[in-house]
Amino acid sequence: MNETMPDTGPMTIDAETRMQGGEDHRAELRLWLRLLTCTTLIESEIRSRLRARFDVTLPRFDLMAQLEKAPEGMTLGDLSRRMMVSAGNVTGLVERLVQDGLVDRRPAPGDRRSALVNLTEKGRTAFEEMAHDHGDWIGEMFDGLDETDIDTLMRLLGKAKTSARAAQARVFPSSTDKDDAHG
Amino acid sequence: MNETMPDTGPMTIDAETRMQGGEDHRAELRLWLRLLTCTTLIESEIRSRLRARFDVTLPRFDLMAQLEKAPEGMTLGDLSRRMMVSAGNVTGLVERLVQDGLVDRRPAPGDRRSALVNLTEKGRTAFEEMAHDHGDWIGEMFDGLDETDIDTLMRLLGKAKTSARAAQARVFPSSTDKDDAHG
DNA sequence: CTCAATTATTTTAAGCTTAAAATATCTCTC
DNA sequence: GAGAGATATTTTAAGCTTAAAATAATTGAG
Repeated sequence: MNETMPDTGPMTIDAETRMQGGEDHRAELRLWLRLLTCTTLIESEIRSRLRARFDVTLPRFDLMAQLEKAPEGMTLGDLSRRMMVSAGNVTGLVERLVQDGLVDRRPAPGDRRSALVNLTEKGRTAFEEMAHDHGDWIGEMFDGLDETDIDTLMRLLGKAKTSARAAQARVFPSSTDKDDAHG
Repeated sequence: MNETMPDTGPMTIDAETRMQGGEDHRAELRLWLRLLTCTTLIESEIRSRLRARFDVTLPRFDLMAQLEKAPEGMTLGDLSRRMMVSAGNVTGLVERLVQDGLVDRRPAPGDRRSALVNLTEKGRTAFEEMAHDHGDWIGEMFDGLDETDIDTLMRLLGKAKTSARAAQARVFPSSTDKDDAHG
């Protein structure tokens, strides 16, 4: 055997992974489309039911869901990060929810740039009612999966999440350690 | 002691884990949130890269991707069903793509209500370049998954899709989506 | 302390998205 | 071959969403 050039199988990966000339990602693309289909399907159905039954939009429901888990309230920045939407988006959503009386906004103690957002009593009551049905609906959507399916999906989607975050971090290296902006 | 009810694990009776009247869909809710996180994460990253490298929006890319698979062209209705977005949405997207010269619109032969949309030569060339990078990016996002992971995810997401469609069909009759097995 | 950089939020402009109503055409039945 | 209902698309109004620029307050280095 010639050992000067050991075949290592799939080419060794270095930090700056470069996509090979002929690599095809057919399987990954199909997976991505299916993931998207599943999400869109469920999201549309939930959106439509929330509107029909409670006359509320999905983004407003999502925002209230975040607040319900934070009895101390959340800043707009917290909401933006948690919901994975832009800060400007949150500004508008909170504005409209304040109008509806479902949420309130008050200055954050100790930081005059910041505001704390909370569910009002009306908001909490409304949310609890919606959340109950919402939970049932999600249960219904996944009715065809058994416990093992769910566990497996949780595990593999966790893996996918980690993988996607790594890809994201590769393009946005957590700077702050470089003086690329030459002052 | 009592062997009529085998212990299946942590079945402690705190007020929250008791199922009285209503079922508990905590596992399904967690799965839904994780599915949503995965999708949002990847979608945001793809959206951002498409904008940065090609100055194109994700919905426009998606529409062009549908057209590329249909050399005979597609009607607006076809596009709406395949992309799982409203008809009015497609009207606007096509309008803007026509403006950009990436797509053309012509009357459908034999049905004066309908229009056929096609990629222009410019559109096809532009799309092929974008699709190449897009494929690499998706490959990168799922880099942490091996072949088995992908197969398993495909299978279980297929099951989830079927389940969600069943739930949807209980209220609405519908069909069509974008990850159906096809050519 | 002082000023530059950072952080929190808002504003702006453009585009996306939906639901519902409106328009136009087609198809089918009698 | 009329008219009823279905289908394809557009329009409208409202709201969602983002990126980028602007505003305001905080932090930290010197």
